[in-house]
Amino acid sequence: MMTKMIDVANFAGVSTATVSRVLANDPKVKEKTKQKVLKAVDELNYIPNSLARNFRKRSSKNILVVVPTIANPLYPTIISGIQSVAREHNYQVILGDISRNFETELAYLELIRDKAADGVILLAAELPTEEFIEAIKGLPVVLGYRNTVKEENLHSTEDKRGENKRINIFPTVNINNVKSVECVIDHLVQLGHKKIAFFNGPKNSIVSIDRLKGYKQGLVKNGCSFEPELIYYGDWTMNAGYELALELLQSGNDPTAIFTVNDETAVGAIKALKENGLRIPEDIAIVGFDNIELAKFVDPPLTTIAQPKFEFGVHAMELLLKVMNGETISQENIVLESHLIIRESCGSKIKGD
Amino acid sequence: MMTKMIDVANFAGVSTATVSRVLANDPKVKEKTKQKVLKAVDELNYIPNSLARNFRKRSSKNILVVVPTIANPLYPTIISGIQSVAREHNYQVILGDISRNFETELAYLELIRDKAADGVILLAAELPTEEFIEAIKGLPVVLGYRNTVKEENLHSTEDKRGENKRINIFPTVNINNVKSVECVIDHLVQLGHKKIAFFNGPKNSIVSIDRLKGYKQGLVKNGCSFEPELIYYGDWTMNAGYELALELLQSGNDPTAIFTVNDETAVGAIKALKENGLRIPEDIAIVGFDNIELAKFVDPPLTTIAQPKFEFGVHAMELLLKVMNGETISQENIVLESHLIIRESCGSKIKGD
DNA sequence: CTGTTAGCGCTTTCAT
DNA sequence: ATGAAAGCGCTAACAG
Repeated sequence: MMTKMIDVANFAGVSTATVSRVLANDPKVKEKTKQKVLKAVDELNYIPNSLARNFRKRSSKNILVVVPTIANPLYPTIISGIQSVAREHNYQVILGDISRNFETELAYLELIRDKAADGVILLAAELPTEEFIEAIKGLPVVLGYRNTVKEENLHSTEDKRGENKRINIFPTVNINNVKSVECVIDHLVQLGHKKIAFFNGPKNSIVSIDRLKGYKQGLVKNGCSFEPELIYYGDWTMNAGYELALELLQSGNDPTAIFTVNDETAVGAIKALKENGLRIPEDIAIVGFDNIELAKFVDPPLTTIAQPKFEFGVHAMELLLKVMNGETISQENIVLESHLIIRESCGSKIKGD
Repeated sequence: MMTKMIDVANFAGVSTATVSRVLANDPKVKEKTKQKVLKAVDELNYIPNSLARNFRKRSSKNILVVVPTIANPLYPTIISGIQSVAREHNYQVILGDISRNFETELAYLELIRDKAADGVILLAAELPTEEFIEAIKGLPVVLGYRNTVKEENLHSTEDKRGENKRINIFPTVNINNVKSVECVIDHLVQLGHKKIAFFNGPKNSIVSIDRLKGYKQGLVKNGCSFEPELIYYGDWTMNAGYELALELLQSGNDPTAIFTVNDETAVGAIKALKENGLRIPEDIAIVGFDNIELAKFVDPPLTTIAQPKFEFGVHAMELLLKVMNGETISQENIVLESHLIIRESCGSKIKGD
């Protein structure tokens, strides 16, 4: 019933080997033979069985993308970027949404071990444990948002040679979180703010750690004092932003500005602030991170850092292609540039004007 | 290097058939043999090659989910639902994001023809063409958001027997769009609104068509006049909502309320309305559809229809499982209930109070 | 209850 | 430039 390669071969009067070559675009086949085969393929409506092909070639043509949660609009855009290059190379994207249960992340690696996926892009950005590093060692993997961290942070029990070893012995793509946040602080200080709260993500996320570093450095650089009680930890959600703002309001700390680790946290915070009678930006300024589509539509429109989401995906997939191709044995680390988008959530004029 | 079944068999002193049976949990194997095999599997660190298995079983264990755009937060939630049951049955979900280019939808069906996917859930909700129907006929497919449409709408050239044929000879899952919108209109009329604009989706979307029907019926039922110039067509995005609201403002039509086809359209409209000095709900009421997470966080919090997104995915996948299992030859149509969530975007009191 | 064996449909040496 | 043929690793008759 299902026509197979041998049928095509018979119809065209050639061998299956030749049909296979034509389909693989082998330049060694004579043009005339090629036409005969193509005609037969067309005539018989032949569609190669990818199950057989994949089995033979030991490749699933699937790549796995693990995200913390697809509910964060950052990831769909990145995935689009990944898809766009994946499709060009005939890969399908399998989605691994771990709903922020990072323990389940490693379970997805099974897909590689059993050949159900040829490579993985891990976008989940928790602090890598030794177990994690051990697990991905040697696998065709690209890490997103996990940048270099010194070994001492890993609490390793054995530091054989005392050298300053770094964990990203894996290919990674990232944005310059530290610098981006410094830009935010620069901007805020320029507007007259000196007391800036930070609604961060979870403590154990590398992104949180890096953005905190940027926050600190930005403050110091601008001669502001760094006050740990101005740092709040959430979980990236609107809800967290809302709760954290409430907490801030209770605290008696009276920052004139808040920097939030992502736009969703900002949206939640804005709601709480407004509900408590604060005007934005007049009473308090706020700036987000990511520049999701919504940022433009909230009231007031959100000043934020735009990171190149689609490109992030493109780069990640291109890197993975290299890795799967064996091209990149050692690490390769891509760092993408972000930039500040100034809207209305911190006022366009110098504070106090 | 990679240990394979024969190695396990040798190690355990049995045949590959037995190993295969143990792995398939065949109850016919003696407990003792089973233990021996399991021990060998463990000892040798054996992981079955799913490529070989899939080839042999003629199944990819992939299911494809085609969405209009993953950027609409509705779909991630549905996909989560799909995943949750897919995973239980050892299926992986392949994501097909067509970025609203509905012409590309059919291209994804290739994945079934070449066995790269065992089944498809099509969530893209354009008006089905005859070509579309022809293309999916006989395939293991479940349609989401495409409900019954009479044949005359299809502009078929031949209506052999004049019978009232319906197109959903395919299994579908849907929500009751018509009734849901009627509820919205009821609510609005109860609040005193008589002139209600409708920011719809694209004309050729079934969802748009159904919601328009609900809008009309709701108006008629409540003794309001249906005015076609109060209907605006967009493309589901915040941007569309924004533009449409601007258009409405220019038009001189002065509705006291707007119903938008989805929450994102509502968010865009709210921005435009506010920018033009209108207060919501005092000057104009607005209600959305979907109840995405954001709905609660916009200012004012959005009254909207909550549809069971996760369950939608669960039902779709369960249906697909049946279809792939050959259980459902004829159609099966699941209709899920939605309900109105009252927040603040149309005021809690009777208009004029 | 277990083993033998014949493929699944394709790709890829190895010959020619 | 093409063909013959040997599998890839597993499952499923079938036989015992």
